Amino acid sequence: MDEKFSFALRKIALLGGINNYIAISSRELGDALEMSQQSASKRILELLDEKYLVRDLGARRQRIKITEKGVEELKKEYNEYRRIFELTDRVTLRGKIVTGMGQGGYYITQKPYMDQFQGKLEFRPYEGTLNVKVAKEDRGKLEVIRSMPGHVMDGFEKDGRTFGKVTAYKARIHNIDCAIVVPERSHYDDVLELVCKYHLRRTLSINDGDDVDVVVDLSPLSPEDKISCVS
Amino acid sequence: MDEKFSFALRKIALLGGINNYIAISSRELGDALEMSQQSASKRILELLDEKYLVRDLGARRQRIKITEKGVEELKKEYNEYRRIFELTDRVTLRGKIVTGMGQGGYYITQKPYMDQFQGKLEFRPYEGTLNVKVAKEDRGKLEVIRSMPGHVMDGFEKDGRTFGKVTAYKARIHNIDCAIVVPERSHYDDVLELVCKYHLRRTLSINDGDDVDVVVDLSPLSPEDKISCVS
DNA sequence: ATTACTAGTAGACGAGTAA
DNA sequence: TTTACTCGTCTACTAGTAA
Repeated sequence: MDEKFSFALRKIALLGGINNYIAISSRELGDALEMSQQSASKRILELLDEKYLVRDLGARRQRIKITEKGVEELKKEYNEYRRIFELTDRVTLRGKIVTGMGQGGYYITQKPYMDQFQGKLEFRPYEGTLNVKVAKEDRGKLEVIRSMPGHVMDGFEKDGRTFGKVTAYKARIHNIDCAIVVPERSHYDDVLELVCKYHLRRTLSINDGDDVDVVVDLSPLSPEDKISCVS
Repeated sequence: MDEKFSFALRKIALLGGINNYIAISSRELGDALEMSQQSASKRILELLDEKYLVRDLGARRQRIKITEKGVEELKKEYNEYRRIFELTDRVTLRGKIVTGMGQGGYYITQKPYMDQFQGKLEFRPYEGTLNVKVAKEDRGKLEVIRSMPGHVMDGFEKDGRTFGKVTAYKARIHNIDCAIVVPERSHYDDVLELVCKYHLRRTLSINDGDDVDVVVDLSPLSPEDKISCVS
């Protein structure tokens, strides 16, 4: 996002424009942004054009609200600051073991993905994933992880079905090397999918409801690795 | 801070320029900022001029590092995002009761302050403050609070000594109304000073080392109140 | 290679003003 | 009152190039 948009959008967010329409004249916004009424009016038009804002142009006062797209952009910036001030190159996520819907496990254990894992993560996963429901207080970290570069597994076609790109991040659970996998079109929920060389439930003797810490490695990838973010 | 500075500084921080000198050419920085080598070079000169950066201009490659002032500016922006995404109008700080150095208590219980409290917070504090050492994980919230508008008590002179402005924020401890007070030139530590109508230690039967939750009210002040931030 | 000057240009801004 | 047009100015950019 252009920095001039980010600046204006942030101020609008601080004025409460994320969840509600706020009544604000272009003069008032101009004052907040330290610019003229004319420029603030233009900025609003540009933000509307970029679909970062929606407007209800009433007779007397306009009312504006930040769109979902606008909120996403602000979150990206927020996550950059979190990377600067909160995170080192290791992030610990606390969660509980759960039984997945089977869906993700089937998806990720397709042979073409598995072959790529072997090349990029130096292990061939055991066929099956371990699902960890991330604790509420750590869910913000998930977004940060998704915005970081990871190991990208290319998508493919099989039986007429499309399997999209998947990003893997090296991790450790109870000191065992593993990886968390994030499909490109992630359903954006709070359940991690872990793959590992071993059958994790058996190896670690863990069951549904057990608390686990997953340490995700976000240190910079070697330059020859393809770099990509999920979001 | 000018938005163009904030944008560049943030990228430099993401490249690791907060704790270390990083070797980066103006071309590389230009690529990161999506601008020309010439503009990036100029931007670096401007940031140096504003004392947001320091530089070690070696023979081959320059090495730059963000100054304390630069980090402060970035933190301000980070705190804006925290206000957008984390905080509602109530912030809970967890901490432990400690015995203050007496210094703050003497300072804040001066009569001219007390008189202003009565007008602005609708209670006259008991003469003495309760000190709460904020838990490590909540210290970031302190900065956010200090950046929010509060009830400003004007400073005064007495016996040749200057007493500066003090900002008060309404709060509650164990469901009792109180306020936290922040001197203008705060020693910026992690100890809250609470004032209350009652003698809090006696009323709540609490002692040094006890854990307490302090709920700070950050909801917008009524317009007739003077508005000011500590930082 | 670098960094950073000068010069020319495009775009952002505010004043004036219409609707 | 509003919002937002046109237009002149001035800033911020890049290209070329020196050191």
